[in-house]
Amino acid sequence: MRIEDEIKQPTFRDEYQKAIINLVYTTGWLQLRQATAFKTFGLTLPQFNILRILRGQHPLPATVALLIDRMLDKTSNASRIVDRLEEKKLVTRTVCPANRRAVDIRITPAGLELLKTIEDSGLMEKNGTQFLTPDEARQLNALLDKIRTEDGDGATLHQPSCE
Amino acid sequence: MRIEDEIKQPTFRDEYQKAIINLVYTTGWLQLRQATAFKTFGLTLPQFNILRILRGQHPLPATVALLIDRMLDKTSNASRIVDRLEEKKLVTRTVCPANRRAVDIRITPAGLELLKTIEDSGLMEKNGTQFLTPDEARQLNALLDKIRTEDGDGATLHQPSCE
DNA sequence: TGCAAATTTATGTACATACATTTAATGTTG
DNA sequence: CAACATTAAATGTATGTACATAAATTTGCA
Repeated sequence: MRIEDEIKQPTFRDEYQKAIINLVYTTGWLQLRQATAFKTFGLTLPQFNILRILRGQHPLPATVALLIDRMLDKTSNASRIVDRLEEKKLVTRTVCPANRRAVDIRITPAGLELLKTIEDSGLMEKNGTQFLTPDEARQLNALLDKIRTEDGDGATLHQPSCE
Repeated sequence: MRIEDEIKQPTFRDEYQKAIINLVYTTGWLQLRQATAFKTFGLTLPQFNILRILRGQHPLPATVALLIDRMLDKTSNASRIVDRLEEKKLVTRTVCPANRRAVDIRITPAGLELLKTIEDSGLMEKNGTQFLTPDEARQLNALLDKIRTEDGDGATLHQPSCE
């Protein structure tokens, strides 16, 4: 369904403004669907992502600093997400012996098992991108990368400078 | 910069998984930049969006139900966003005389002036899409619309059914 | 009319985000 | 070594999201 119909706004200033709205709306749509699915396993999306980072380290521990470095959203509060996972016995927290400022965080067997259950459920594949061809997925990746162009100074602009 | 480098993950299962991560990451990147800019005007993104809907209605009032209908995120809590705008004297709330269950919400002159100040600042145009050509913006819109295909039953899939 | 159902908004709770501040441990330097 | 800076994590506060529930009003129908 076209974004115009989804949000009942028949016209946009231009394709650029429409693209912004469409990005925010589509990502929200996608995350809502994923969050709903994860809820049946008692996890939120950030909790799931932290759990996967911890499995990537397993059997080595991770520190909060490492989690922040690997997280998609750097500004979120890893400490409190780990709190929730610890309450559910999916991770453990122990003071790092080598540096008592740091905390070693490890995924538990229960955590590993939960990840496997979720991944075996096929939940992760139902995310909307299955409606794209492989070439379209590549195009989408290229366009998104281009949006995040850093504009230190005058990178090639395609919008008229007057508005 | 490629998403692989942004999040320091050299490989993905496939272009589909990469596209999902890229969507979430790029939208977060975009919203963080926009939110930071709006903060200099004392507004959050949801507050700004509500304010624009109210201007669209002006001088007629809107109800909370209308705001929810027009909002990008239907499940967020319009009541409390209006609370914040009311505290800042950017909107008014009065019980609707015709239906005392409903509440008439109106943008104030200060609210209209703030919107104009923000829009005149050119803040809204610096959102990343200026690095796309008009044709690329159109492509992006088409791809995003395709992701939100409703799969009542077997819409055309492009991923192998086995995994 | 009278009472149940529906509607409209507000409130409560759990979690997350964004950012400032605090606490504790470690490094550094005079 | 003592004073100060730096680092790592936790905590505090304001806001927003997601969802359940409450409160007030209106509607509809027996």
